[in-house]
Amino acid sequence: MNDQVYTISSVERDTGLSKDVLRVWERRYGFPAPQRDVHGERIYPADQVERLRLIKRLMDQGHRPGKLMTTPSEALAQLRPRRLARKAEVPADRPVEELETLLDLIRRHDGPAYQQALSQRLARHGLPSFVQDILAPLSHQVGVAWESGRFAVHEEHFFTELTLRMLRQVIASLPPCPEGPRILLTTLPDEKHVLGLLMAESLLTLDGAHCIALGTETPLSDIARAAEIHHVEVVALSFSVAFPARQIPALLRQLRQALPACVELWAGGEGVAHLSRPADGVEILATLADAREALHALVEKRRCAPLAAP
Amino acid sequence: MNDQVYTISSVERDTGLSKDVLRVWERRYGFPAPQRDVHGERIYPADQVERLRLIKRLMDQGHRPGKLMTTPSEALAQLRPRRLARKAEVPADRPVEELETLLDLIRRHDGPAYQQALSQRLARHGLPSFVQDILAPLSHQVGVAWESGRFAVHEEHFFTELTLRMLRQVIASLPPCPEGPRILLTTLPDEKHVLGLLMAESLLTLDGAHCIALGTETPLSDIARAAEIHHVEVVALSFSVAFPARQIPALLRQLRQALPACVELWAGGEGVAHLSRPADGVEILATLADAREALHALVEKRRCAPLAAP
DNA sequence: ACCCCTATCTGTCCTGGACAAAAACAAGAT
DNA sequence: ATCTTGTTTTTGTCCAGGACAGATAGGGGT
Repeated sequence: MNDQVYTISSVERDTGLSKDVLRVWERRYGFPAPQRDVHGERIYPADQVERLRLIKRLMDQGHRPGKLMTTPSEALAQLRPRRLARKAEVPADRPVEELETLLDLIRRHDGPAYQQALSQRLARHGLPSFVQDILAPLSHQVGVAWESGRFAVHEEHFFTELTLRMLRQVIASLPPCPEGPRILLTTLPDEKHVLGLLMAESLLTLDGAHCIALGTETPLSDIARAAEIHHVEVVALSFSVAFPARQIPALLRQLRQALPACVELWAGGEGVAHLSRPADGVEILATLADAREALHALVEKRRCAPLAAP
Repeated sequence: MNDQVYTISSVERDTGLSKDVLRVWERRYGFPAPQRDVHGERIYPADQVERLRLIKRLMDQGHRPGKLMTTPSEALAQLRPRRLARKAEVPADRPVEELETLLDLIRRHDGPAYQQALSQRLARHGLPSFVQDILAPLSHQVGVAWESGRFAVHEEHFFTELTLRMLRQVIASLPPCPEGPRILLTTLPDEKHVLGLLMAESLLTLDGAHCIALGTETPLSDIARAAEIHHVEVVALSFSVAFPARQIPALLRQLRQALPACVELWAGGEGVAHLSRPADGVEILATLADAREALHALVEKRRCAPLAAP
């Protein structure tokens, strides 16, 4: 049935490996080894694409391509994540049990039950604890499950979509704070994950901020323009673990430069939590609690120096 | 202030023009004409990137690159859209007036007022008319405004985010139909626009379907797997005008092949409305009304032949 | 007006070379 | 043991310039 074949551009799309990488791997390691069509163009059979996907996943977990290429497929499936030791894994005293219940509902693809379970927990814990102690670790767990191949892409999408809806619902029901500090929330291009941003938005709104959400993947220059037009005091970005960490410092520096000095720049999410060198003029918020704290500090500061001359 | 410079990969990201295209244009037309860094790599100054953005926009409107390259920048700004004549431009009897009001609120970046205006119109017209006669033409207009450069990216994001939230709100408030036909909704990779899909979801849910939403950019193979797991009867995709039309037939054929024959495949959105050759086994739904009709046809068919053996 | 044919235009793919940033490794110091 | 520092290997990205197929425009005939 599945003798589907792929062109190099569809492989690029499906695996996230650039054409350059696909060609240079072929040259260096002898894999992938696509056939050629009448025109000499590469034709990748489905099983090689599958193997490439697997290799990509393992690389994201810290493995090196050179080793992976020479490893037989059966052995690849056995490999475990090989991360740089995370020092501050969440203590996870209470959650584990509770998280499993929720994860199970996702695994069973039972949307309605999952949504109901979320509402129940929201009512029980209250918003701050619900977001910080349930949703945040939950989405972390989903990330872990996805990394280790226990979750497929569509299951992650399913989870994201349902969670997102319930969060949006919650945010809409919060009283608006037109007078609070104005915060612009978005992500940079190539960062599609919006869940972290929405969690932050719900907490910040609850704590009295006036949030302006632009969704995901706003170009740098547009963030700067929007910050000006909306008269925000803060631009808050979110980076997931999946975002290429190397690029973050340069991007933040670039944005910082494009932004008026009076506008604060906050960067949060798992992607920045373990960042080595801190950037000048950028607030790194490793956790949601840090974000709330930053907001309180801002409010405090504003109270002391109410109005700067324009 | 803005003597920012760009590498070829950041230009690719910011303009959507591939590295190959940027290099071949330089070779053929002499533009862009980037400087080189110490290592011989291309360095694009900000003004050239700006011009590239403009050229890209004009190309999307039907202009040809060869002409554009030799046109001075001042003349470029004057060019009007040069589309293949759209036959069926929306009649636009009532809306124009009403749409302008909404567009104006976006232009003024007044989120709260815009949301309120939407709610008001929803209450007045009822959901079906609200979505089909207000939201659909409105988002079309936003697309037009964006094409002609009257809307910036961040304004489009702002509009999308607000509209999306209100639609999600509406959908959540509809009674679920666990017994209705199960429909999987998503978009293909590279299609980030989700608004059309959400409009469809709201109408289909209202008409008794049980919708399973996966958000945007689900890989083909995951759509197939998800369709199976969720036992859906229909997979519905949405294509915006921005989606590269050439690829659509091949993609639909590929997905059709990966899907069980008993699962229907629907494709809707402005991107497929003007598609030339119809694909085998794929339902092309040019408008939201067509989508509703397709659902009714499905329900009818199901009533006649209630249960196929599994 | 329409259709068909030809010439031009244009994006994508190819090869094979080069190099710097990152990672791994090795050696020595605290 | 743990932390610096220097060296080697690995690996992604960039470059040049050639080739070609599919799209588009232009022209001529019906």
